[in-house]
Amino acid sequence: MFLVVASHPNGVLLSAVDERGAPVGEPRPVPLAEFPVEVSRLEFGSEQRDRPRWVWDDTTSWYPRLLAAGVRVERCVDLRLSHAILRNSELTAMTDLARSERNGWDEPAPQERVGSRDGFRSSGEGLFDLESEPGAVPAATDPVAEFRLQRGAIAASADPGRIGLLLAAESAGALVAAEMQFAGLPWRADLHERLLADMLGPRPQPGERPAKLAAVLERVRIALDAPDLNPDSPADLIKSLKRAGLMVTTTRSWELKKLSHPAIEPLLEYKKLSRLLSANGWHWLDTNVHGGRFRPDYVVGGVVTGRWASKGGGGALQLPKQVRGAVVADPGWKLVVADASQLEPRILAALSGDRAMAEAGQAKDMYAAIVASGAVATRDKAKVAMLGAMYGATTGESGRLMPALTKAYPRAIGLVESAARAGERGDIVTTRLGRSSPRPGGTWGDVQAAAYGDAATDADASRARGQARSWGRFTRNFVVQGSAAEWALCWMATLRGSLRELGGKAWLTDAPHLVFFLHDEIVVHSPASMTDAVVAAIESAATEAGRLLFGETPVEFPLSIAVVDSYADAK
DNA sequence: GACGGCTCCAAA
DNA sequence: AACTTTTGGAGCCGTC
Repeated sequence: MFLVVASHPNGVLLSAVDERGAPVGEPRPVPLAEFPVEVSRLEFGSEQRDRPRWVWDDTTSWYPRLLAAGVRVERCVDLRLSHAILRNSELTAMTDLARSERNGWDEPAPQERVGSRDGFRSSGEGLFDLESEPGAVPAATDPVAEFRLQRGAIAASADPGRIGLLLAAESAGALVAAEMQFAGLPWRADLHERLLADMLGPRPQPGERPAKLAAVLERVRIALDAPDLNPDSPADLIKSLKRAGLMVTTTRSWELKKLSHPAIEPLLEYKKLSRLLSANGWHWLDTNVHGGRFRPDYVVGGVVTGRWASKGGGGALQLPKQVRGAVVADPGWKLVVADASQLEPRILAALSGDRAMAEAGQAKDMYAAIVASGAVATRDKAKVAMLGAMYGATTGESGRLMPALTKAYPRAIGLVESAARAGERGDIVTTRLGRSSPRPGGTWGDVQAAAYGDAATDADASRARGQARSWGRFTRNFVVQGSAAEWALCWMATLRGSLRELGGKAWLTDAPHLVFFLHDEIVVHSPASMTDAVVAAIESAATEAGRLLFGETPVEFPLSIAVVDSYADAK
């Protein structure tokens, strides 16, 4: 049974529908204040198979409030995320949904307001009133009608099983994202402060440089004889370096490292400290860590490939190793940190069905197995060659290794090569479960057409070629990165279910729960007494993810798992 | 003063 | 040793 949730003048309208979206009985209004209680009643009063699947426009609009009221749901359908996939997927290209005019469902989700960082809506009575701001959001479209359209598209698709799994995983991901934001990543502000003090000196007055940063800058200025140097201005820095006899055209750290001059060592130190200050300094700490928790805004499906993005919160995409020491489990709790080893090459092996590569993909260390098979000479070469295959490198060592890799793994390399060719033609490519790449936009077609026109110059042709190859590198990577993102979603969605069972009747944050996710890595915050069970759940979820995506495949998806107090101690 | 482009660095 | 993918964010700097 599906229960469609919609805003209603007097609260919420609940419409029961069947798996095709056909109404079952009359829609039922529920006063806003009673909505969480009603959800709770239906979730907990039912056997698992009778629990409703909640259908709503955006998980971000409904679920944080439910969590704040102490209510979790087991399953949902996020209509907007699903719509985006169905709109673009090659598997549903011929359906009514994909052929319909663009509408409100193609618009981005309404922005969260003040306070979203804490998983709460800003105002008390305006709980679900996002659409009430005139002009802020396109006219609300009937979620029941949209659900019916989506179910029709799935049923009519070339592979309902794959696309259905993808939509289920995407929606489960939306629940996980809301729950992780609600729970937050344990963050010890005191340890973070200590780390900053050690590296930068005491917290400075606003507008002042921290003492250690100022000191190291002074050494740079003396070494370059440039008392007024602004080290944050690349132009100014290059000018001063040139005056000191260093012929540089860029101020990138790895370029500067090659130089030998008394100014270089303090300059690199300045860059490192300056980065720490601006990215994860006191200001970041003050704005992003509250009550011992860091709560990034995860944006499910925020990346074209299906990876998650993050917004505000300083960006969760990079928690530099430097500050991970501040991520510490609560007393009596542990962090269980797990990451999928060499995920993308394994995905490629399973995706392509290349027997030789799949055999290498059975090993704990896939790169070592590639060496053992005789394809390349060293582990470093194996790694660089695989990365080159997935990213489309043409030059350097990586480019030189491609022929050997192609010889050893013709089907696997054939898969990424054909994805690249598709992109160069302007065609779309599709992941394992059915997420398709966008078509090249903007002036792409014009530039390509210009190269074939009568008036085409060499410059036109070379510009078109470069642009086509660039898009080909994107589509090449899309199939692997996107399929890996699907594996990770299935892994996490499965794990979420196992952790719910482990927790029994305990509330989300009183039992093992997910607190962080980044592409191929997860962190679970768990009572110390339960970590063995958590580790087992994480491992079996990884096996299940492989099975869901690929069925029977020889490829293994091994994890490296650490049970630690501090994130800094993982790997 | 706002805004966009650019450079640099961080993550996978 | 460099070099290819997807991102977010800070700061600088020129333009409007």
